[in-house]
Amino acid sequence: MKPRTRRGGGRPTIADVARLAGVGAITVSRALREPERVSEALRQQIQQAVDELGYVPDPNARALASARAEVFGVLVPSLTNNVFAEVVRGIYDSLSDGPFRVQLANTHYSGLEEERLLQLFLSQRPAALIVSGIDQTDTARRLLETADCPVVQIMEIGPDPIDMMVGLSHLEGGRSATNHLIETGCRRIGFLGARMDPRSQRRLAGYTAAMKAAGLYDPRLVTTTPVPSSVTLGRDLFRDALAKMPLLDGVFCNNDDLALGVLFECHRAAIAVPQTISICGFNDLDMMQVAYPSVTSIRTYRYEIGRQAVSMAMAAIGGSRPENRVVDLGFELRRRESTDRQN
Amino acid sequence: MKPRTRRGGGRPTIADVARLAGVGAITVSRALREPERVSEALRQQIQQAVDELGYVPDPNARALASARAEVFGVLVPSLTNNVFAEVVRGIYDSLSDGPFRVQLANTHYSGLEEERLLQLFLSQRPAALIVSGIDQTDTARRLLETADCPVVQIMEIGPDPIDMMVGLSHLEGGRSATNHLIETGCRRIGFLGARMDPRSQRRLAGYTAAMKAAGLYDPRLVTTTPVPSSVTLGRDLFRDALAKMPLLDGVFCNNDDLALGVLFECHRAAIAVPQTISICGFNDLDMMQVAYPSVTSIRTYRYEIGRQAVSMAMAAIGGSRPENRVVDLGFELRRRESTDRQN
DNA sequence: GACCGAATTGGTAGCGCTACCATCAGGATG
DNA sequence: CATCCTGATGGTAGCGCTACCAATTCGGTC
Repeated sequence: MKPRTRRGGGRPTIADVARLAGVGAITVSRALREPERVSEALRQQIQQAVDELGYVPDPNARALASARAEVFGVLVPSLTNNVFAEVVRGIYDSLSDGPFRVQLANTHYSGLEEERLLQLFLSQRPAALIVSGIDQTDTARRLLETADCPVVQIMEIGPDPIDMMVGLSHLEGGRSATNHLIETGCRRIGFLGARMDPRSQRRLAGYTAAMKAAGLYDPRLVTTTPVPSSVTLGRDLFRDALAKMPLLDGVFCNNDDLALGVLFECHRAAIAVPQTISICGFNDLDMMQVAYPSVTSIRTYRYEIGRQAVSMAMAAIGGSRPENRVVDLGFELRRRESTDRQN
Repeated sequence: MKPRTRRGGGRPTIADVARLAGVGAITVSRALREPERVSEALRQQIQQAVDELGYVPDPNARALASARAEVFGVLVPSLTNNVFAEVVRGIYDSLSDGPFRVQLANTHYSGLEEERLLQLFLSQRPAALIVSGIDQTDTARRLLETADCPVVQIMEIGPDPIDMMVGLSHLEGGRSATNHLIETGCRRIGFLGARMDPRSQRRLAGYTAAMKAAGLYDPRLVTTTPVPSSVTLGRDLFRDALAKMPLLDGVFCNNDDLALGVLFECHRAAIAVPQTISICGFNDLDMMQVAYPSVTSIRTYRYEIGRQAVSMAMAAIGGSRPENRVVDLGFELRRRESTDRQN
């Protein structure tokens, strides 16, 4: 049995290229990875051989030999949540030119799942890790701290980065939204929250802080559920909230899906927006500006978070960790018709 | 310099486990991959050693040695499109228990990009490939035909599968939606289409067929753009369509984002829905049933497509290719208020 | 003109794992 | 009791690539 056909599909290897180009295998390897260290003449010769054979390097062999895979491990809690979808898109777009692949996994908002996946990722010796949030379990944190690759925590910022961070303060976002509602004259402002993951919790904390500061806080104004967010759920939570507090004059929603559900329910129940009830969302999805009435929301920069995370990780891989290990991309209140009451 | 610390982070290897358990390395390998081929006693002994050392197999070494990576390659044209996000979620959910990883990439609706990514994926010798649509370029098709792994084309079904297929007929979906509008009394039914990828094209073809069959077809009723879909774009396309054909009495939208944009614009312009204009979308996102008025749409089974694709690929990996290589998951017209006119 | 450093190229020895074959016991078969 | 199987275990030789260390060349230096 010929050794060459023993395994594999007979795809060309680096040795085939080397033979055809009349050079050593290691020179081919260098020509592909560090072209500047190979003379112009050989480089062309090798490139020609590569093209002729249709050679594509085997990433597995490469990873094994170099003890380092050209992979970015990315952990997000949800794949369908629009917010994370955009972050992920930012990451993919930033990485698609270079040699790096993306290894994406879904933690389903579970710390244990995150630990398991981290273990799995680490076994690949990734070039960098991007994880969501700042509330890793102790075990996960230890794994990340001892991982010998850059780590970027995304979505949120906080005081104690494992390595690097990029995101925004959800507490301040929640506070801003609530203050805006207060300033436009709302007094009985409900909070609607779904899923109640750590970021939702902090938005709620921002709401609570603002309400207390204004002397308007009442726990009965808060309606939350661990159920995943959806437009349907927004409607249902709003109905619950109204049942508890019929005199609500404003609603701050955890996210835009809920806000949209509230808006539709207001239409259905003939509740005037913003005159009777003002609505403020969070994230500022595209649809909010088109909605009727258009919906005030807190703009967040999801796509940019993805890009920034990659760019920071790349810098660290290149040996120059950015001096600012924590990047606050901020947010912006977008005022629209749903809170435009002339009080 | 000790050979052991020369590279790698000193993570335990299969040899370490073998030594601790007092067995051969190959037996450890077998105990992990085919437990039934190892005696009960050794299996426990090995498991104990694995736990004690915290051993995690190196997938790269595994892939190199076995000429087969435990990876599903998945190609989708968009990561933010809700529809693909759900398919991807279905795929991840189906695969998260087993040993397989997912390698996801974004073709950005480009055939060339798809070819490039396919080449990249193939270099990893994946266990299976899942690709979107049935309109691969000739080169891509050849690559897939000669790939020695199962291939599943998803989203659409057609006459000539590369290997396996799971999806629905977008032409029939478009026809159904249009016929429904006709049956409820609409005569001047506009078609609004964004992106106009192959699936959108076929929905348009279904629309065209239905309109012609009813003697209602007029090319001026069709408004399309290559621009990616969004709610905002739905509003804009609708305005264009109305400018061309002020007497429109129904709209079939390429997808639900557009339909939502139309709905909002109708509110803003005080156009009665469904009395003056009926609206039908495509995909039946959650929000359609909550919208006011609720919006008729063609329900598609995205999550199920993802699950089914994995299940078919798994069967093929296991050696038993399903007898039905093409699975039609169909669609369902969900009638709602936006087309509920008593004509 | 011997010597030195930088630039370029190549050989060797693995990376951690598994395919392939060999080995060995223990039972069934004649 | 020799033979043949069957099932469990191990040894050897790579998988395709790169880290590490030569080896070689070539100009420049003293």
